Amino acid sequence: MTDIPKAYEPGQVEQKWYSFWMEQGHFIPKIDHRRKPFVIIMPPPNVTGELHLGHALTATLEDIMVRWHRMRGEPTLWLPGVDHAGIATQVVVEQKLAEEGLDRHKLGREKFIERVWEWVKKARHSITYQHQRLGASCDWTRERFTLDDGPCRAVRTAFVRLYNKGLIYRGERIINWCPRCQTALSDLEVQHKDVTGNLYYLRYPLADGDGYVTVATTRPETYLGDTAVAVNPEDKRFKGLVGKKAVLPVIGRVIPIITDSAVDTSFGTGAVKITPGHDPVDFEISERQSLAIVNILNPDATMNEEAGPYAGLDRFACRQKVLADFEKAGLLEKIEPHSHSVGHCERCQTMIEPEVSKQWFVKVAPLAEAAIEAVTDGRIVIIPERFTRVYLNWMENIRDWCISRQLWWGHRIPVWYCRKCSELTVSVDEPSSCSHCGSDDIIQDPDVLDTWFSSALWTHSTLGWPEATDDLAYFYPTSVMETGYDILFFWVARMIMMGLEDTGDIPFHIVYLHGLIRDEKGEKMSKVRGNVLSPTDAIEEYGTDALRFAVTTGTSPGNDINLGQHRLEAGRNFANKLWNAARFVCQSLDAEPTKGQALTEVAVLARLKGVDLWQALAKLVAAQAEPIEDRWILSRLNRLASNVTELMSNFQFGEAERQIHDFFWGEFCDWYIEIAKIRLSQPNSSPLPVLSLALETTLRLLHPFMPFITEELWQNLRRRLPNGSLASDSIMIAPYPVANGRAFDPEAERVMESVIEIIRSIRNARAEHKVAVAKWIEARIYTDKLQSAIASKSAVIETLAKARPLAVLSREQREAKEEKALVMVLKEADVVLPWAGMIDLAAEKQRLEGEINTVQNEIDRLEQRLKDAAFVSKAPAAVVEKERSKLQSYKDKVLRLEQELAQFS
RNA sequence: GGGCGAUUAGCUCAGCGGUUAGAGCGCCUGUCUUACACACAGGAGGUCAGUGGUUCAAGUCCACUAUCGCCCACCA
Repeated sequence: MTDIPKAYEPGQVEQKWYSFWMEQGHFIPKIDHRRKPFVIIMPPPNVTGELHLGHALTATLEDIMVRWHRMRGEPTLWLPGVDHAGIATQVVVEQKLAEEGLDRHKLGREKFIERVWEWVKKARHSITYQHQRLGASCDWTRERFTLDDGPCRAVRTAFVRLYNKGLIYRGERIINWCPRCQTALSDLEVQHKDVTGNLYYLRYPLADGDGYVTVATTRPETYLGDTAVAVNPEDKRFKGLVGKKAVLPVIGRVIPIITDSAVDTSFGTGAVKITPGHDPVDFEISERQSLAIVNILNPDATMNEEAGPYAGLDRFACRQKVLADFEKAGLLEKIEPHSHSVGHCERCQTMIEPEVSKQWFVKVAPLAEAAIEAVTDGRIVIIPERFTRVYLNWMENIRDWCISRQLWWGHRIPVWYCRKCSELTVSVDEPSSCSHCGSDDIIQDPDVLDTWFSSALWTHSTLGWPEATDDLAYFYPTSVMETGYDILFFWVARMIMMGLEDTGDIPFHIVYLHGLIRDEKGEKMSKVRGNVLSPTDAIEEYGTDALRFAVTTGTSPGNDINLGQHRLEAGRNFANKLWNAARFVCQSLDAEPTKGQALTEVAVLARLKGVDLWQALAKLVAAQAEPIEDRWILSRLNRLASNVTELMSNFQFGEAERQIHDFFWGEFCDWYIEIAKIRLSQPNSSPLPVLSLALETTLRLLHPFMPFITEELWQNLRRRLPNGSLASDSIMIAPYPVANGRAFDPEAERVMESVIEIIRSIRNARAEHKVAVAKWIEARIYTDKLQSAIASKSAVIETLAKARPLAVLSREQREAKEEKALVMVLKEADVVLPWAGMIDLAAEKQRLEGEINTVQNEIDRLEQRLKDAAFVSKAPAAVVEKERSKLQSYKDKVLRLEQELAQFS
């Protein structure tokens, strides 16, 4: 009868439709200058390897937005890309080399770069493949890599422009040095961790041979770089010492004892050793006081020749040796345990050395000003809002950005040094000679740029900047920047600065920040913990749509997501539910002898009038009094479409998805389909048009979230509908459902709610009293207001509650002294089950009393409220009216309950 | 040292000032009812962390407290 399998098998379906979409070119926007485009530039994943769940979340959220806007008819661009990820990639390839017993120095720069490119080629392929598995509807024809020619030119152009404006400079400053990576790092790339160490009290003998000064330090080995001892000018304890000299033990350097107000009198002894070469605070003091700077370390953090007898020792070995020597000389006063935070390299976890070094910096403060303004004046909105303050806080306290890296993998700094006149040539294109003296003896700066420098240009470099391309003119500024809150500073903040600087316009209107994905216990996923879940594995086991459902349903912006297999199972189960509901509708369409006849009629009508098929059908249904469940489900569907549009517009995707899920499962499947089954066996009044309509509309509502299964089911349905019923050849370009205010049908909702309540009450009573599932029981329903409406649904109640004969009567028809029966008093009706013999009278009495009690409490509460003049006058009239009618219905209910209770006395 | 977030059912979380607070999973009872056992029907389970305030109305807004988590910071 049907070729549709019983369970959804995602694997077969996904590949088919992704290829179809690609072939049809549906991912590529058509530039239309009359329409405003919707644009997202994808945060480029690092080429370091496989995608993780964070990427899956990014791709899903962006795909949801992009598909939604595309279905709304906006020219939609989602531009994908990959980041060369300078240091991260270099570290990964170095590890590979280490496995072969090689290192980059053995290979040399050229060969090493070749090896990285080999890696990049493989990794890019895998990243693209994984995005496609995720269903990402991005425009692959516009894909970019940060080292492509275009972005490279953008990087050099931006650099030269900033340099010419004096916003990029080269200088000797204290920076973070990673001894393992052997490069400078920006402040952001340093992770601070609390370390329990010691505070060592060291005695420096005074030069005049009279006593000593004691300083406290966590890093005794740095005494080799000391060039002063400082005390607070207000500190009376050291009055006699200021101006004297101290002698550094072993190496014998004589250093002055000075005053500086930065010294905290309450810490340690109040006297501080000043090591300008290896401490940021000390460096600042040295600038104020014009102190000498001594660098005591080699790039690999062994001691250099400045360390005298300690030269060649590793920094930690040196510390032990220094301590032993001080101890021996009686100069180690005491050791106290001390906890403080120490910087570590983000990539390799090696302890960072603060070090004075000649590097390139961006002077950020002038750029930050414009970036602050763009957010405070509302041109850029950050979601969730609370990150606005985090952003502003960071921007307001921003420090210059060290952008040079002593790495090989990345954008080479576009600066050439002249060996003849020592001047710099800063140029976008490779110069052949020095721009100052014309000598051709020039050499390019060996360093590369921080990988985030090219990322900062990503929104405009991908669209063609610095060229004035059509793409740049049409798609920039982009609509939404969607990414994790963990790279707000690294990336988002810098894009805003550089976007404004380079183009004079904001790079995007909205920043949407998502949370981090953790495991089911809320712990960070990491290889060390072994709790990493790969998106590809999840897709293999549960399907892409299930994964997408799992990472987005019931989540909210900026909040972390705990993802375990239970969420994935829920997604898979929902997909299977969709599958089977659609299977049912398709089977019914196939089985109906007058296949799709009703639909055809409507379709013809619709075409004649030039309106949408579903609109015509909905109108037709609304005009009919019966069957009321058709009006009901269409009313509910409209309400859903209205809510979803509102939620999507407010970036509440998780909630939108949840509502679609609840409608589909809890109303369409649980009630509408079950009722439709009854009508299918009857000759007239086919439910097929409305079944098809409701299913098709829900599939479109859901498509942005679960693209594969919705396309598959939509196509299955489409094949069974009259030609031309659906305007497009793919759900992904079908129009997104728009709510029609006229389809709201409060009357139909009220009747169906009552019918459902009646059925539930009977099922409940059956279960409570352990009536066998197969047994038919007798039931009577007494109602005044809805008698005819409910009577018209008696077949539905009979079948779904297994109650026959069923009588639907007015309350007047109820005999005063009915036999003892089980009575359920509902909102609009009383349901009577005449089971005299099997009822525990005492228990029934108690149940009724309990119910009266509950309702009476509500009545008291409402009466209290309505008596309150403030409430009646200040609350909106609709709210007051709602409370009044609620009170009335409770009063009515309690009256009926009391009548029932009277039977027992 | 500064800042942010979380605290709602056994677990994981929605709920964005207006019904008697919801979902998934788990649990209990029953059912292989011709779309689906990845399911169906029924059920149990919550002083919305605490205190105070604003409001006609507070899980929702404000303040403080507690616990947990995160971010930032030049804690020698």
